Parts: sequence; C-alpha cells; structure tokens
Amino acid sequence: MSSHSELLAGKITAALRALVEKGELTCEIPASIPLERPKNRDHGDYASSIALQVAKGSGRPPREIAELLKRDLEALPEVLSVDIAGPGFINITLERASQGEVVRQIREHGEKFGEGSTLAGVSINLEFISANPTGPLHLGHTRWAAVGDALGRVLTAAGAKVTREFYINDRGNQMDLFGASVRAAAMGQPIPENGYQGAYISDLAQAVVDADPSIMTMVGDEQLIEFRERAYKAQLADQQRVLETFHTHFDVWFSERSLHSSGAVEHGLDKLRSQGHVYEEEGATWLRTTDFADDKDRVLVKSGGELTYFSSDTAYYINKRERGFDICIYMLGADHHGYVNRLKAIAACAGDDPEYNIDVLIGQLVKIMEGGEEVKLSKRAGTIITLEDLVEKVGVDAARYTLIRYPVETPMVLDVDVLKKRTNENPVYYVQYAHARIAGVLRNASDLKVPHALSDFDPALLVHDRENELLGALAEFPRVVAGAAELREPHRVARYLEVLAGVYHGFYADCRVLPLGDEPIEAIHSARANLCAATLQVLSNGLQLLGVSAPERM
RNA sequence: GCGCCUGUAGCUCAGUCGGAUAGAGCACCCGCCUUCUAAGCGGGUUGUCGCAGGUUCGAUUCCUGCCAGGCGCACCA
Repeated sequence: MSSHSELLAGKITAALRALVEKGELTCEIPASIPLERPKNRDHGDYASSIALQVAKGSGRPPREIAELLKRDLEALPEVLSVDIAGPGFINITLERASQGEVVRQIREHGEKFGEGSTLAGVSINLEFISANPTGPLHLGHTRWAAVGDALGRVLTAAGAKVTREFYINDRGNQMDLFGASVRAAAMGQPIPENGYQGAYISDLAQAVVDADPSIMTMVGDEQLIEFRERAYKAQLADQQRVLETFHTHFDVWFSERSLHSSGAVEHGLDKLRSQGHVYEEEGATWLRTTDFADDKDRVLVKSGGELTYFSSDTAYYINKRERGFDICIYMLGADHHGYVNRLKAIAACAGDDPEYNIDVLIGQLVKIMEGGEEVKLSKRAGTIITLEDLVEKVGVDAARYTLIRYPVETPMVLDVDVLKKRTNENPVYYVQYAHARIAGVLRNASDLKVPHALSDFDPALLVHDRENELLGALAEFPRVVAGAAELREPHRVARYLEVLAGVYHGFYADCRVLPLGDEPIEAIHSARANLCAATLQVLSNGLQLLGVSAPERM
C-alpha cells in the first residue's frame, strides 16, 4: 500500500538524483528522507529538513536547494502547496481529497491495514519469560509476558515468521531443591536450607499427594524424584494456564532436559570445537568467549565432568539456528544484563554474525505501588506478586496495556490503585472508549439509515481541520507498526493509539457525524461515517497488536 | 574497580535517523451534556531536559568527564 510519506520521500529522492545528474547539485543522497508530521499546523501536513541535511557538502544554501525541490513536489497531483520556511524546511500541504483516500485504503485492507513487508522472509525465534518451573510467574515475568507477546504480534505484522518460545529450566540443582522442598512440605518436615518457601509449595505438595497418595509410602531417592517430577508438571501446567488467561501464547515450550537427552549439547560442543574456540584448562572445557567482547572465558564442562548451564545456552542457540531461525531474540531482565556479551559471543563462536543473528533485549524491573506505598517483594517473606494476583486486581486489559506502554529499558512504577480506576489516568480506557464510542456512532448510523459503505464515500468532502488531522493520524499507522517492529518497541503502538484516540475525540466534539433531528441525510454524513469506520478499524488493529480487547460498548 | 540501564513539569512518564515555540496524563483553576457514549471536549498554570565541557548553522537527542539512583560482574541455575 502506498502512503503519502512514501510518495513524498520517493519524489524527493528522485528529484535530488536528477539535480545531481544535471550537475546542479553535488551531494550524497541519503538512504532515508527525513519526513515528519509537524506538531505545528502552520507547517503543513508533512515537513522535511532534507535541504538542511544535504546542504552541508553541496556548496549551496539550504533555502536554494529547498526551492529546487519545491518545483518537483508541487508537480505532484496529491500536493496542494509547498512552502519554504526558516533556514530551509520544506512544508508540504496535501490536497484534501487526496488525504481522504486513506479511508479507502483502510477499509479495503481491513484488519490487514498496518501490515508491512519490512521483515518479509525473515524467520525469528522470540524467546521470553523462560521462568524456572519451580514457582508461579511473578511481576517481572508479567512485564515480559505482555511485551513479548505484543512484540511477537508486531513482528508478525511486519512480515516476519515468528515462533514464540518458552525455555523451561528444568535441569540442575534448583529442580532437586524444589523437589526436596515439596516433599518436606508433604511430610510436615522443615524446608531444606535455601529451599523454596511460600504457601504455594504446600499447595503443590497437597495436590501431588491428593493425586496419588501412594507417593507417601515411597522411600529415598525414588520418592524424591517423584515429588520433583510431579510438582514440576503441576507447576508448569499452572504457568501455562495462567499465561493463556493473559492472552500470551507460546508456540514452543522447550525443555532444557531435552537438549541433553537429544544429544544437542554434544552436537553443540562439536560445532564449537570445529570453529576453533574451545580449549581445555585445569581439567575443564572452556569456550574462549573473550575472542569476542566477553570479559572472561566461560566453562562448558566442569572439571568434574558435569555440564554447566552455559553449555545448555550454547547448545540451545545452535539448536535454534539449525531449526532455521535467522534471528534469535532474547528478552531478559535487568538482573541478567551480564549475559548480553556472552550470548553474543556464543553466536560469534558459532560462526554467526552477533549483530544480526542475535538480539538481546534487556528489561528493567517493575516496582509496584499500592495504597500509596511501594510493595516490597520478598520470596522469603512470601510477599511476591504473581501474574495472577495482578490480573485479579486490575484485569487483563489494564495490566497488559500498562506494561506495554513503556519502553522496556525504563524502570517502571505500577500503581495498582490507578489501574483500578476507570478514568483518564488509565490510558487503556481512553483508547478503548474511543473504540466503543465509534462503534456506537456506527450503530446509530445504521439505525438512521445513513449510508456508510465505501461506495458511499466521497473523500473530497472531508475538509474540516479536525478531519484533516484525523486522516493524517490514520495514515501514520503503517509507519508506526514498521518502526515498532524494527526497533523492537511495541510501546510505540500503544502511544500512537493514545494520540489517535485523542484526535478522534477532538473530531467527535467538533464534527457532527450523523444528521440532527429531522435534518436530511447528506453526503457529508456518509463521508464522516466512513471516516469513523476507518478509525474504528485502525484502533481495533492496534489494540489487536497489543493483545488488548476492543469493546463495542462500555 | 569494571560493565549495563535510568535522571525531562509537583507526580507517573513520552519524545526513530540531531531540527522550527520540549509534550501527555494526573494534580490545581475555569468553561461545555433539551439529540451521535461527559470513561469526552475546550481554555489557564507548571520546566537550569541531572551538572560541566565538546562537535554542529542547530543538541533533550551525538561525544567526553563528573554527580545521583537501580542492576550485574561463578567450574550457581
């Protein structure tokens, strides 16, 4: 689908190239043309600083270059006028009817409006949460559940083939400790040193025993293993259930154990050896990650012969690549940021390009406020807030939306009291309300028999400033989605929706959509109803990308 | 000590490739429902963009140093 921004950028590029060829200008032509929607309405519908940017090496003043471009831009039928302002900004005003065409595009593409092809043909493995199956998902996991899921949707919209994957850390000491803790709870014995505390452990113990009381008569290691395995299955099933209620779906649940049982770890070691970055020292096997950006080498096989967790990580990465993924995205918490370099080093040691094949996103921690005070989280004291707790308190939509609307690299404070409110303080309702409001208008349009099919639409009638503003905002949606995918920042979609909702509310206040009282039905009513339908579509598509519902009524 | 993230209005926070008067919500004040959802709209007030330099026609944005807060530096998982 072609948009005005693409059209204008293309025209500018072509015009610059022609000027260079004719010898009227000497400069490099930038790969991307800066083009923005100015905040100030006096600056037209689109503005570009290209003349300022290009002027440097060209030996001509920016305003002169702007003048040269102006002629070409004005020749476009979609362009009404072009002004040169300030030091050399090019301000472009579009023909009104041309702006209105976006309504047609939106309605024709329907729920596909906004999709793009910038990541077409790229296969992406998106790994997020990856919690240990030794307890419920907590607040930190919840941020990733919301953002990771939204990112998956955004990447898909950009054309990528996305596999969402949850890596289950089901191997190692922690699992044994977990099993021992559950057994101790079942037997009424004290929880082992550094074991797992909390009411959920006794709940798990109770559930395991209820399902099969004979476990109490087992002895020794056999009993320990059974408690571990059954509690593991129960806890994993609980995580899966909770995530489904949170509208976060995984395509693959990948078990760390399976890496070992399938021989993938040995295979990974062989692969790394063949690349020449593995060595033996002091009885252990090491990967020389310091060949690439890491600050120390990492042990793959301990001197005692046991495999490290790091060996699983390397094998897992190699496994992902061999399953055909071009890009492996890892979403990690800030407490794991030290992993970034070693993960990149794994890719490099495997012969890949760490700048392309691997992408590590670090999310800062979430604080939570309730009753005006920070809720201190402590596993020991049992005061953890789980994903389920949060959803119970504020609902799926408010929880997801709030967690998604901030960039992940900023630490955020989540105020439970605010999230319970149904006011503007809670932006999810602001956006959803716009959607519900439009749905109501369209219901009324049908009742009043105001035609609002696309065939009844005349774009030239949309000449009000508010209409113009709304059309401009709608046209931005595909760019926003593409940018969110490219930068891995789904919060951009949320912020855009808030702006769009605001623009719509402004339009709604100033532009009557449907005929009043016994007024006759006219073409403007149909035009505006079409504009409403297009806005409804974009709000719906955007909310869909966030996994947040788009209610017809509120 | 080394590394990563953060520092923007009273509060919570936006601000892709440097651009034209730094934004939103909340809070505070004032208006707007005899007809499309007032969970809304309009107006007013609020800033040394942590500090100091540098690059540039132009810096909240890029570079360097410093200050403050958070997090991390295992043959743990």
